[in-house]
Amino acid sequence: MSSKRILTDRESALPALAEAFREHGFEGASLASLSKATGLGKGSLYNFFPGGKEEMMEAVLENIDGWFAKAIFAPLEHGPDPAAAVTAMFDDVTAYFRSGQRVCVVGCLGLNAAGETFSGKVKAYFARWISSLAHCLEVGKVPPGLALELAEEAVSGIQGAIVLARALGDEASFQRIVHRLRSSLLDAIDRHG
Amino acid sequence: MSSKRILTDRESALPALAEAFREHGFEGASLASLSKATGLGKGSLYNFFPGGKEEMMEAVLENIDGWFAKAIFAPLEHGPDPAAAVTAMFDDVTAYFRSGQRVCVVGCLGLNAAGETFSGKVKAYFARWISSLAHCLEVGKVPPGLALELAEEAVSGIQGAIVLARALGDEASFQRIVHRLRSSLLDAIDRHG
DNA sequence: AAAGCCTTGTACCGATCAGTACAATGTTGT
DNA sequence: ACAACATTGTACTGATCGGTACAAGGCTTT
Repeated sequence: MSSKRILTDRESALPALAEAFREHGFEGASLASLSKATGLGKGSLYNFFPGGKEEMMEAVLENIDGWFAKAIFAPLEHGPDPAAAVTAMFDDVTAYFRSGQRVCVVGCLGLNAAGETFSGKVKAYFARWISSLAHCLEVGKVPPGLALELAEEAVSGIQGAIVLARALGDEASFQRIVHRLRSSLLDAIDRHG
Repeated sequence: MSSKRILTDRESALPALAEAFREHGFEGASLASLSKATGLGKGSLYNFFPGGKEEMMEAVLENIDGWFAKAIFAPLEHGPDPAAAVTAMFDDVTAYFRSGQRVCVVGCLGLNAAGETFSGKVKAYFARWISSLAHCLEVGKVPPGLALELAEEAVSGIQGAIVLARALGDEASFQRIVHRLRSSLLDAIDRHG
């Protein structure tokens, strides 16, 4: 049973780690703060993540990617109703980012030099998001070229909404922007479907 | 003349400081790296910026704000031709952010806890950008409510384009997104003017 | 030249950084 | 109960952090 226990405890520390990285960034999150956030001592942290901060962030990224794959990408790629999948995506994303009060760890990693180590995963995350959304739009009869552009615009728009809402401290602006993005995609599906 | 020299040297260090903060973030930029970036020793830096890193960032923010006020906000607020002002804004912004290869210092500050000290200036920067763009659209006969929404969407969209382009390492995606945003604003002016 | 101020490099401060070592304490399997 | 192993807290490392002190040098003004 021991191998299972290890995985469980390691996994259960990820949400707290993610929250700490989210709020302070990769460089800004010290081991002391990570220890306090998780409730685990330094010894425990290095027991579960021998690679240190880098391995912790790697695990957090995989965890986030897993959540998105299940909750966002899969419905977009395999859902029967494109319009419903798009609507669900925006709802889930709004809840996940708490209307922009919660920052996108992946997006932030790409912004400064400290995150260059993870550039591969950052790139893959956004590429998959865009391609699965574009695929969904294509299922909704939107022409491939336009679908890709709209998907790119939507994913980019969500990231921008997070930046703006955080800067202004205003959840309403996030919701207005996301609402417009959703309408734009649904209109395209309506128009071509 | 001495007072003029002080201002000059302090001012001339700002671009290098801005670049360092841009690349490493506020927390990630160490005094050693700031010293190397500016070519000034620690003694000189603290001579020009007695308040340390915080005062340096404050000066960088004021410098950025001054540049935007002159190059972006003023034409939007006082330019005679709204469509031309909007076009110029997107061109200048694309050049300034190097098609997303260069990060927005102000936007990044709002994202993590380290930048909370500057939240007032961050908020003011985005608020003014949105309001001056909205005013420009209103001059172009776009109804006030719609003008504000479109302005919000454009500013947010630019920030998102930076995040996405940096993450993907793809300048083309920045240009595609910004092109769409520009068309959206120009269409609105055409439609109502 | 001499006095005064500006500028700069260097040495130093305590605090904190990421990471390691390891002994003490579980916990599990037999 | 006992042995093997997983987990944890604590103490430590050298490096680097932001910031200070200050003396040496340069420039300007008289």
